[in-house]
Amino acid sequence: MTLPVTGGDLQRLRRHNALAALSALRSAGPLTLTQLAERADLARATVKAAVDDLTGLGWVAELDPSGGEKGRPARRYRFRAEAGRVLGLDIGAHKVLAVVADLDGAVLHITREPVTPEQPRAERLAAVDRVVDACLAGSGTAACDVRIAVAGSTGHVDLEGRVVASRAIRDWPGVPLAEHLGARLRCPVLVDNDSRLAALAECRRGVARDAGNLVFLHIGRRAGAAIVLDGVPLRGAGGAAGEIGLHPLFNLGHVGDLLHAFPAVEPGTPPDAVAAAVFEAARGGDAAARGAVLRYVKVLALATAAMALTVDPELVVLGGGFSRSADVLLEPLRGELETMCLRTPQVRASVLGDECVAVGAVCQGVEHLSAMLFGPERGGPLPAASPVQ
Amino acid sequence: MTLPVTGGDLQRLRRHNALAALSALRSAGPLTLTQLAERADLARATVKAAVDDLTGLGWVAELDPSGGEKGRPARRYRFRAEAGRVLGLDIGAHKVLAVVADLDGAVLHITREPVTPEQPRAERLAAVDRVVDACLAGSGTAACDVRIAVAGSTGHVDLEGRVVASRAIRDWPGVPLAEHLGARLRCPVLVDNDSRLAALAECRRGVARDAGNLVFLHIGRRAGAAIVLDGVPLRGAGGAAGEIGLHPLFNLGHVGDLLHAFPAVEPGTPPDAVAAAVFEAARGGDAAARGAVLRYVKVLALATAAMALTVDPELVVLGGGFSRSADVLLEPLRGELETMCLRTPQVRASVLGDECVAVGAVCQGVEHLSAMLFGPERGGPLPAASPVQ
DNA sequence: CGCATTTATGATGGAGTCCACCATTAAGGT
DNA sequence: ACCTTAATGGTGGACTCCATCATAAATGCG
Repeated sequence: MTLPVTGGDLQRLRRHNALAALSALRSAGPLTLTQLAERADLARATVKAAVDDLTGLGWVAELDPSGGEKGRPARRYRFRAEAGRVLGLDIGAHKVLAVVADLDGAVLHITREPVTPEQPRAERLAAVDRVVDACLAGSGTAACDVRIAVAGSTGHVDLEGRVVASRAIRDWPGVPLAEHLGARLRCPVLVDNDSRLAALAECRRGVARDAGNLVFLHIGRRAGAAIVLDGVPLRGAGGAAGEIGLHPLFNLGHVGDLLHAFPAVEPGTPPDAVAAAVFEAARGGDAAARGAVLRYVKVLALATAAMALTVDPELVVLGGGFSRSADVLLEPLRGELETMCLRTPQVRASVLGDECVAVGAVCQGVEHLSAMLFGPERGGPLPAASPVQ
Repeated sequence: MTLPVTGGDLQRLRRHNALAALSALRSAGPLTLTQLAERADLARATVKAAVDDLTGLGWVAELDPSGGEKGRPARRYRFRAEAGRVLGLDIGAHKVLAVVADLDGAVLHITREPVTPEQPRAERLAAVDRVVDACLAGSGTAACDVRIAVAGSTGHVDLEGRVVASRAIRDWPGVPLAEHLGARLRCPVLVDNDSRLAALAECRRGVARDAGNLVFLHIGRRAGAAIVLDGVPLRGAGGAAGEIGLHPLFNLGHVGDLLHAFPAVEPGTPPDAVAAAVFEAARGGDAAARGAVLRYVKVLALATAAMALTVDPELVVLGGGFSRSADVLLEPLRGELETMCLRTPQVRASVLGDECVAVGAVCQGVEHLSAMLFGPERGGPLPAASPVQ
């Protein structure tokens, strides 16, 4: 409960101050010594020493002098986001997507490859390897410069990153994903649920930047949900948080059937096209289509209300394939929620598109690295940054 | 995202080390200097200085030498839990209960007074005042020694401690509870939802001590729920987390009706007695009673499963008045949950009885004080402890 | 062009803190 | 009575942060 389990050394004080300076540089962009001293509440001499240390380790670089001001130009320092790379992966039923980003999480390169839900495990892993290699090559990244890799997978992923169950992908539960990636990358590898990473992405970079507490709904052929509380994705005791779709009263797995109830689509059409047609018809005012959409939204709203009443979010984000038709869904969903919630959350559509999960993986990776760096006391001194580029 | 926003001073280092020693003393009981030095990873001379500082401020006291060991007897130090008092309050529909505890949260005195749901606000507040005064007097506590007061109230309590809504108590929403208590006590006052505090109590001192993630069900004439995640009560964006009972499909508010469906109780019996009779009959094997209980459990299980699927707890705790009949409820509830959950949580009955909420309030108070003390940088030096007793 | 003004830099000395080491002290065991 | 064990208290050394000062490099004005 109480935080300072261990006392501090003089060296640890110095380390702490260096990290404070680094943290200020990361969050507030390039800064001069004076600005740094103000922000970190330290004397100039102290931050100077800290910045010198950080520069020697490769974490910080000096910038061209600012110029344009009154007096003597101040030296400006910046965080060297290029001192390492982060790999984000989205391993879905229909596509595998890799993103390489720098330590600020700025995307450098994206690679993708289509797959099918029916492909066996080995083929999917081979696709992952190809996508990773291509993305590393495309971004000019050596494998040893990847500091962390985070993969999002459909299904239930436990706290150790094991895929426990997956209905959407054949032959997938039990896949040793972390080991597979770790063998090629020699860096920490995290595996998490894809909806959870998508929710994180929306919270950091998307439509939920102003919200700390949100429910993310992945709607599409498969439904999923994820929750972010106080800016932290909720995993629960076993990584199964957000699996509301399994509740007998909210059978989100049968959305396909609900949409099929709309008669004006000829049989044999693939499910995505059916959905698109129904949404389009509803948009056009077709009564039967509106009815089907409304039935769908009703189920969705019941499940969403259950989650909203449980965790009291300020925002619900609609993501996934169907969120392209959010214009048809948002209003009815708002209306339904209004009738059920104590504090009705806002409802917005996702804005990050199909790279959402991979971007969330990058966010997760960046934050995990930060936690490792800034977290409570690593034994040694500050680690050195790799001099990429 | 990144923690060390501000750098550290030499004085802050010393303060940090003193807090590390204090924290070790609080969590591990009386310790010798050598043990302290080991735990805090500091040199003996350093912890000696820290302990001397803390002794001077009243936070730490020396104990009789341990004796019984081999070599020279070591001086032993302990946290002075008597250096301040914490007040916990449970303001319910039918009773008002006050608890005074020391800084370890050890209960020193309890006072209670019955009230009715229909009493107007002023009368209830008067009862609160009487109970508080009696409890302070009974524990020999001066008002100025109370470091923090925490009150649990039924209804929706927002993050600022305002009672926004309450169906169980007449004339209660909008009551300026924090101001009312603060005027008499001159210390920080927190107000929170009662189920939330009960959940915290079970997590710290009750049947959930081994669990960090739990769902607490308050079952009785009124139903409520609360959630603890990673040891922290979940409040949500507006303090309304856990209000699953408002969901149209889980109408926990109508449990009385469900129980009335059991015919063998003569009309006019008060609801609590009806419930007790039904549970007793079910315990005895009466088929109609078992049916009524089973219908009740079914609704309860649906709501619980929705929360469990949302936050993935490791444990569900049954509290509230009906939990006295937990022997009749636990097994059917387990069975129902089994069929709906991905990872079925354990189900246990509360053990803390009707002081649960007040004890939770004390826990909350103690932890809030700790956070204030150990939290990120208070400007000045360590505050002095009051020399109570 | 030179000077005042503004702002940042770099170096020095002082104060505070932690730590390793040592002689000393106080108990139990033989 | 002596040895072993374990904790205590004190000293000097090393390190860190801070305040202060003289210096350096730019702008703007006469």
